[in-house]
Amino acid sequence: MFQQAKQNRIFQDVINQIQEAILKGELKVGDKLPAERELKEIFKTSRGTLREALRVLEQKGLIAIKTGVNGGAFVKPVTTHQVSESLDLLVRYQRVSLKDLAEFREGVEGIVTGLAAERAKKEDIQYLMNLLKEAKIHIDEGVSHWDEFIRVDNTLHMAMAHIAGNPVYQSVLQIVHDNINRYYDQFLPKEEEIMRENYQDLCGIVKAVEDRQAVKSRVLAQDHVHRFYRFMEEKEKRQEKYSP
Amino acid sequence: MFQQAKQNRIFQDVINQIQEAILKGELKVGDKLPAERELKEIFKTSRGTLREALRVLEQKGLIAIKTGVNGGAFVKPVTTHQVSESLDLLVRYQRVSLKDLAEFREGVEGIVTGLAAERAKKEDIQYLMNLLKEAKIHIDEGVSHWDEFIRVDNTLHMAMAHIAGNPVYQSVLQIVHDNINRYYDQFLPKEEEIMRENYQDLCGIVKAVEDRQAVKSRVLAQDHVHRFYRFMEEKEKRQEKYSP
DNA sequence: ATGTTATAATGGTTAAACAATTCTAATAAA
DNA sequence: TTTATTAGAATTGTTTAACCATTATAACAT
Repeated sequence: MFQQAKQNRIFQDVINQIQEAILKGELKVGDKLPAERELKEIFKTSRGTLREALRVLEQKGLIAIKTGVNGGAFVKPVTTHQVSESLDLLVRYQRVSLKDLAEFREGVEGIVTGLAAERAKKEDIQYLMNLLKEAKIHIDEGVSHWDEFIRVDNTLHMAMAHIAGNPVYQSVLQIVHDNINRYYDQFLPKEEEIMRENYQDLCGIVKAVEDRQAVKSRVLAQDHVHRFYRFMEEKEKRQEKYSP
Repeated sequence: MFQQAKQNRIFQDVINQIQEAILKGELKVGDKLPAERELKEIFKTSRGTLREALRVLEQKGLIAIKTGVNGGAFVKPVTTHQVSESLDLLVRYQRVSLKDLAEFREGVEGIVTGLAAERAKKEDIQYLMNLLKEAKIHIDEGVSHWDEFIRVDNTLHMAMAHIAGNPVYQSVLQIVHDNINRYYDQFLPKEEEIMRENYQDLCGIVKAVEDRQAVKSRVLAQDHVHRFYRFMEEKEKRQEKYSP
């Protein structure tokens, strides 16, 4: 019920103060914090304690530290990187499975594509068309262009999130992609047939978005993601069967 | 294309070594690392540098540090907490709007409730029923039990995520709730009428889940969340109008 | 102009000590 | 005997002061 009341550790207090200053905007992206030897005076603490605080802020992705003249701690723009890293840790610690991640992606990708269908402007559709053209080129090159095809596929999905225009969806989808791509390398069989099928999926999705068919877009996007997951699941089983 | 090659910082090497030992299972949950003064000898470094490494590992959620006799650094079970914290930071840093957050919640809540409808067991339904009973009690007490009602509402939504059985959805929804509750206090008008309407929503949702109607569950849950958002939006406008 | 070097500012590391916390066991009191 | 108190030791938390490593800049040389 109650939280531990004490706040004994000095470095934690320093972390809190600097973090709040950044979140409140008192320290803006690119701003340089005072040098360690100055901060030490400001917080009335020792350099060691201060450095423990800076290490944590660096780990949180709030600051970057450079050595040398004109070096120091600089406020960083916050990105999805830290979330991805902690999610990666969860996956590697086996607290989150491929199945969980793929199911989550399926849901989010569906919503995002549905929203994109409602909100796409002419130039958005044009951009999607161009991505499809690019994908087609890679398919015609065969499996040697597998990686490029996957890259275009990802770009297209992220474009949907951008069209949907909600930064929360954009960030979350970015994080899921970053993490799930590691599985692709491991489990997704690199076959031309799969490239072609997925290209057909993408064409259908873009068509539905163009026609402003939100529900159809959502369902197609979900099926598309789900198919990727099934391929991986099958390959995983084959690998277990033949090389245990 | 290429990553920076150098690896100058000693503390980073210490972090990597300990983290790998934990992820490989060489250090198991609950295990105690050697005392700082021993680790210092093992890694042939100074205590200050070593402590910077321990601070980062603590921040990552991999270890917990206790003072006193029998204290030290203990390997922690990895939870979704770190993902939540970093995602929370991302949301706060980007100053995500209420609209974006509410829209995201609408989508996720819909999916989760749909999945719950497909997967709920008898005892899950029973638990949801009990929550509804509890909510009813608070409603009959009127707006004085507003906070308790909101708490039950949140519990019910989190229960859906639990029933859906996917830890990713659970974490994400938890974070959204934590963040959106800040807005509730500020913008949601505390009226008995709203309590009653939302109670009716919840009853409808639980009924749909009980009947295994996934699509209906999803739509009802989305509408429910959307109504909350509309209330807040209206109050926000009124506040702008009368006290600018 | 261009290349080299010295300088100084800054983070990175080390060492040794003392403070604060907390478990354990010895001791005292009931 | 049981319970309360106290002393001790192990451990993290903090401080201080010095030195090392990196790097931008300015002075200097070519």
